Amino acid sequence: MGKTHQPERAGVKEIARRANVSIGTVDRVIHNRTGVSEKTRILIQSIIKELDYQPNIMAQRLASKKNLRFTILIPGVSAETEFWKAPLIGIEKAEQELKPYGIHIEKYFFDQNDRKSFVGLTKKILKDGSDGVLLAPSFIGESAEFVTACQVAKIPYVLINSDLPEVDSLSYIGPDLFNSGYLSAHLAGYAIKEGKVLVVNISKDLDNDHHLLRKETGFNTYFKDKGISIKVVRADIRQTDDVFITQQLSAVFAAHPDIQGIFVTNSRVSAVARYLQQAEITDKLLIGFDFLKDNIEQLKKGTIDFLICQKPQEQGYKGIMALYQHLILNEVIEKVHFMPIDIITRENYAVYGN
Amino acid sequence: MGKTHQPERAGVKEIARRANVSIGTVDRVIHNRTGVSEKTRILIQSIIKELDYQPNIMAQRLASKKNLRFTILIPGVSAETEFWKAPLIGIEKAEQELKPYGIHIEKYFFDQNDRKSFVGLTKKILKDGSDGVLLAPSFIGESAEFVTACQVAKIPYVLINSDLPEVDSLSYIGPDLFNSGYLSAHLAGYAIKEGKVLVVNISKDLDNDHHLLRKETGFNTYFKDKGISIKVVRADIRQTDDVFITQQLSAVFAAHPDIQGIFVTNSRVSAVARYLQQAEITDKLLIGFDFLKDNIEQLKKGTIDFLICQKPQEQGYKGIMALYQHLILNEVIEKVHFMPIDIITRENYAVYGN
DNA sequence: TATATTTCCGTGTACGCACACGAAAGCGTA
DNA sequence: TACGCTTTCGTGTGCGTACACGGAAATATA
Repeated sequence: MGKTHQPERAGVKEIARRANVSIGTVDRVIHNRTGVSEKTRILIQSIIKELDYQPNIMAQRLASKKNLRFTILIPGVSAETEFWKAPLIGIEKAEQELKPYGIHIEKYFFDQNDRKSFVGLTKKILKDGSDGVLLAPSFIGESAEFVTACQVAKIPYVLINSDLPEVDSLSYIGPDLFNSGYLSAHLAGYAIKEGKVLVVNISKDLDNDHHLLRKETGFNTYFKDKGISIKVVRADIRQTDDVFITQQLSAVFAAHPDIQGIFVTNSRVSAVARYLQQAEITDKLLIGFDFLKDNIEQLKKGTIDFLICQKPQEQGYKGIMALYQHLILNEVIEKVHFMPIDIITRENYAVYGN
Repeated sequence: MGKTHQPERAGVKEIARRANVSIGTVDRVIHNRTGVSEKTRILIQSIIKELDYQPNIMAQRLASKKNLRFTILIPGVSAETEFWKAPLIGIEKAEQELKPYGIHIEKYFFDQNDRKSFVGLTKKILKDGSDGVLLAPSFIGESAEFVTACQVAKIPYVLINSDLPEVDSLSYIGPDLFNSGYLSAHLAGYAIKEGKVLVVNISKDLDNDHHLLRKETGFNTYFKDKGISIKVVRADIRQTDDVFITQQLSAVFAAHPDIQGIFVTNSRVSAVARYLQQAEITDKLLIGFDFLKDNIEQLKKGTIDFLICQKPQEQGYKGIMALYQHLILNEVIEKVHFMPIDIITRENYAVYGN
């Protein structure tokens, strides 16, 4: 049992035999190198096509000592940017898988509050060279410049988490922001039949955070589309510490006592949850983003009702894999890859990501 | 760029050098074959551990011509059992990936309404032999017998979609039924604040469908846990044609005009949706299971509000991969692998499975 | 015609491992 | 001592491919 013979895929040897040449010549054709007459080249190519020859990945990787260097440039992980822990884990998973294929990953982390740190690293990457880049283009202008330089240097690059308009990236892998907001509104619509809904944006650099805006637009559009009479109140909070947030929210709730639910447009939802808890406000629907430790804590307690999550780990994983598939396997990569929009509740968070 | 040398993982050669033996001897130790003195065996093993030696998968697979035959036994796909299309796709994806590693999959499909077809196929599998089995144990008794026989024949097996109590499977990969019901109740609880909720079981073989019961239990438990005063009405429908379903539901709605929402415990939710549509009943919350074509149609229309889905494709994929990891990579497989519980709505179905 | 240059192609080795084969050493027996 | 058997281990070959090297033939140059 279990000794059946493989369906005898033909290899270079067989091709060489049929073409009456040596395997060396076949090899030259396969890697379209020079040194083969046009006649034999065409002959061999036709045989390759006829036999539907596919190289043995094993032997190929074994024999070639070609190593590739991928480079990633994403925000560093801090309390402020815990989100980026997940993509990094995905990247490291891909790294593990691809290590035996001779692929190495150089990791650079920039400070999301410091454009210069970003630019400095892009310069370094261009100087050192790279075979493929994975980029989180937080700073739009600077990122555009960088990818243009990559283009010139013929380095393929993949964007994750945010897209860059009108650039020729190998692929964009990230969230569908609009729909995640739209979906949140749909969920809110089930629980809230009257009164108001509060949309909360919490960010130090609010004006540059197109993420939040897209989600908010999606959220508002739902109510517009459905002709629902719920009023949407908005609160922009430009500091991320609990004290400031508490202060701002108190004011909003004082002004709008009939708020029935809250939609936080990013992962800072746990701060809002803490406010509600401390202010002993219960029975308010609370929806926010991202599978972070604090958020899950509040989800378990029931303070947060729904977390919308877009598989941040897979963003990193798939980003690296896209480079691999393009550069090693010569596969065609889809230009835009939206991540699924996952709804996390108390009941399913434990199996999320299984 | 891109020609850096691999971090020089040590191979058999290096181990042999350090142990002052030939690679042949090292090889014997690695595959714990006979023909090595106890002394050198221990020496070599210690060096292996010290160097954290990991064989080069490429070279390993290349040099060994060992082929494996996996066998799957799952329900055939029909209009009645469209669900099983997805696991099969996952299995075929795994098959594609593993083909270059010399793994072949023999596929057997039984009729879910015919115990004999199942038993017949199990006999055939045992007669033909196999290196690993993937089983959907729809018929509990017969499946238990089969896996016992596998045990005796030392064939590892993986169960998908339903578990079998007290058997020594390599792994169970499938849904967490109870929590999917519990989650559904939670969702229903948002929209329904008074009146009744209807639980609908639709199955020809209802008494043997432990799936439905588990989900229903989860559903009921939620309301019990939360002390919610919503009353749960139950309808068991033992025929699957639309006419019969319509008839039964009409009776239920006549008896309970204050039903606010419906929970269908399996994928037949689209039939209920069609009933609601035809009876022009709107504004009833409708929750059901599975990413099937008909269900998605109704989801798009808004008749169905939520579909609970447990990545059926991945169940097949991961099942095969578990066999591979166990037999080829000698990895340890987790005994129970619950699939994530996904919530599908109009907004996110399009990106589901990305 | 002899020699240099180019074009084309075959040979050999290496990649890391599996495994068959046979050599050498140790042991006992006649 | 001679012989055979067992235990222990080294050598060699092959898996399918990549690539360096060098040889032969074709062409150009003197």
